[in-house]
Amino acid sequence: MDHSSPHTRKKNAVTIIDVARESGVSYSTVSRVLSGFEYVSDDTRERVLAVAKRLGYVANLQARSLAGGRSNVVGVLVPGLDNGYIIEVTRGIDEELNRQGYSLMLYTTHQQHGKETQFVSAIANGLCDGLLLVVPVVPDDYLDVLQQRKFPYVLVDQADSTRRHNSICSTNWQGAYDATQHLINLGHRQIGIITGRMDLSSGIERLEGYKSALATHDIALDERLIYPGDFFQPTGYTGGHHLLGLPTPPTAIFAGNDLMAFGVLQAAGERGVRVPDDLSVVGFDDIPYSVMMHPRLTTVRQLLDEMGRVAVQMLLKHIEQPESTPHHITLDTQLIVRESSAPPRHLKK
Amino acid sequence: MDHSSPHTRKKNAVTIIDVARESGVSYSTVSRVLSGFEYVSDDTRERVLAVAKRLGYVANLQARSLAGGRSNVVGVLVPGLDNGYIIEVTRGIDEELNRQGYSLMLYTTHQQHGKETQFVSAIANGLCDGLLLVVPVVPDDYLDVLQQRKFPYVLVDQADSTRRHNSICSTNWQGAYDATQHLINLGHRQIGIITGRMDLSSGIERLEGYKSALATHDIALDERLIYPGDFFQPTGYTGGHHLLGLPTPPTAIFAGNDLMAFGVLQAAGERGVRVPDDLSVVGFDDIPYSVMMHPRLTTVRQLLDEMGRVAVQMLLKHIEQPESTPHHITLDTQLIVRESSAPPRHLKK
DNA sequence: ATTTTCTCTGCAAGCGTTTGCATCACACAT
DNA sequence: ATGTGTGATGCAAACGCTTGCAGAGAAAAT
Repeated sequence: MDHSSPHTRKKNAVTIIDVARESGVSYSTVSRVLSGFEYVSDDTRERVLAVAKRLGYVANLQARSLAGGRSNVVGVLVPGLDNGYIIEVTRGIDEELNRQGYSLMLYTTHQQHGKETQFVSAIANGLCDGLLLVVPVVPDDYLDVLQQRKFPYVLVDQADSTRRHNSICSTNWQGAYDATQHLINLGHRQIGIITGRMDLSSGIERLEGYKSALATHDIALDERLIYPGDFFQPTGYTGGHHLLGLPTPPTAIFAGNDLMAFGVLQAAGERGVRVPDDLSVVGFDDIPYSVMMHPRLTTVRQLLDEMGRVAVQMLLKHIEQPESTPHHITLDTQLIVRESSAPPRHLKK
Repeated sequence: MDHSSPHTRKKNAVTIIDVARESGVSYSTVSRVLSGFEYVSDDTRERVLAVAKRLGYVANLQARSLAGGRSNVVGVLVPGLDNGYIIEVTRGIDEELNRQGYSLMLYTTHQQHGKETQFVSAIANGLCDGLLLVVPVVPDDYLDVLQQRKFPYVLVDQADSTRRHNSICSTNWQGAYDATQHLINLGHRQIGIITGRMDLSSGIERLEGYKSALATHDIALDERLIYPGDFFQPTGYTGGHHLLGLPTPPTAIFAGNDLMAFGVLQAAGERGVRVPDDLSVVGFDDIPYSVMMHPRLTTVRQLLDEMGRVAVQMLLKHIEQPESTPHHITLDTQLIVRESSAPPRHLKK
């Protein structure tokens, strides 16, 4: 009838006090050995560390961060786990965090804007030492709160024109330019594009890169060849069908990202349009599945995991020195030519 | 010269005491309103809640769980983020956790067995209220620790023959049986298999299902058609090449999971073996990319995200009632027939 | 009218850390 | 010998919360 006490799970835990008792010093000394590493004599340090190890002591995170120390937890805010691109970045983040002895708290916004609660919690909670914002768009007032609280954070894959924040992103403009130029060099003149979300800097910049490449090569911009997308596969699919269904369909399509390129591939397949014979397709991101497609996808490689890793490094640096001025890093993209792009039909014979 | 005090970030935080002062009750009453919901008069509760809302109060997790309450954090232990299957499960977990007002702490083992530290931390830390183990193999002694500490946990996608643990998995045997039978019914007799990791119950069961289906239909087992895999794409690729390079190659290949099936598709493509004309391929999992492949992959659908969701529900139930006896849930699989499987060549004409 | 029971509230003791301050011993310069 | 600085240590006060215990009324039972 009678159940266990509410504190059941508290048992067994080795605390700093146990270590102190066992090694014959005060618990504050133990604390200093474990975190501060200052003003402790060498033999005391060694003795304490030995005991801690022997007892299997593991610091209690809540206590530590409650008392004002580090929790060694970093919060990662992502829109959702339904996107290869996000996964890749997160993978890089995770790896680096691991390497540096940090834990990862995952907050997903699920595209619901009301989910900012999570965000607030993340900082108000005080659980995290810092925040990695991989979400497409962050309301300015939230960033203001972060700044004002001097809470360390890094914007990942967001062009921060104001240079007010720590941020990292890729050369989206250049990548799109390269991709488009690649198609032009192959001989294509009718080049369609399925854009990314136009409320995101990456979406905008990629479209601009596309336009610039056309302009540089004196190809008139045809608005009908621009299909507005959202970075998700289904849009690539419908967009592909739409473009291929035009009176004079494009001979090449540049998709704003790989996922949408996959959709184009699928639409082409259904219409009996052969890639790359009848249609060239180029993507953006180079997520792992790009190379598994048939034909393997020509795309613009972003070092997504690298982006995650570097973001972590920036963040940790910022955690060390909260007063340091914001940095911005841009990662180069690279055109990866595979089998989904080729010269247009009329040039082949 | 002089830097900010170490406690800089502590400012601004609204504590339970502020709420208490503002609403004219003691802080313990506030605490009871916020977490206990017991023995508080209706109007006190309302008043406190109103004030809390107005002040934008958010409970401090560390303090709460330090003091013995719930942290509303669940730890999720995964091998890594490089696997569509894991992603899907995690996605389900994440969604359900979100819905239930929990946060997700992600621990990746990165296949390094030394990474059990993470594991120990997760519980010793006391940060998490419970643990979801999505990792392929968990040493028994760890599970013993969990049991002994009465720490809530659920094994995800692990056949727990002992029924000692809370666990959830799919009908791996049946799924493999169905897949193989599907190929047999199409007329295939030479059916190759690329197995999963044989130290995992899912790998073993799928192989058994394959064998049983063959036996039921009086097809002799040919050991040469069994290629040992590991659930990753490259192995599917090499396995595909290997099987297709045999003197009498199989007319169909059942891959232990979709990722390996993708590898087979790629190998077939390189060899000029056409799918499904010359070779039928069936996968397992039905990760989102399966439908993006060309040809679209016939596979055994596991409700991976559902598995994650249900796992969360089991865990939360167990957190509520730590003394409850372990449950086990099995989720049905479903054969999804798409274009990568067809009757063998010789039957077609 | 008195006792018992019950609902509600407050007090205070922790939870396991970090860290400012005080203390102490020792060496060094005076 | 006395003073001064310095490295090493300990004490105790937070950090923000939960919860056992006790007390205060009010309602119910005697």
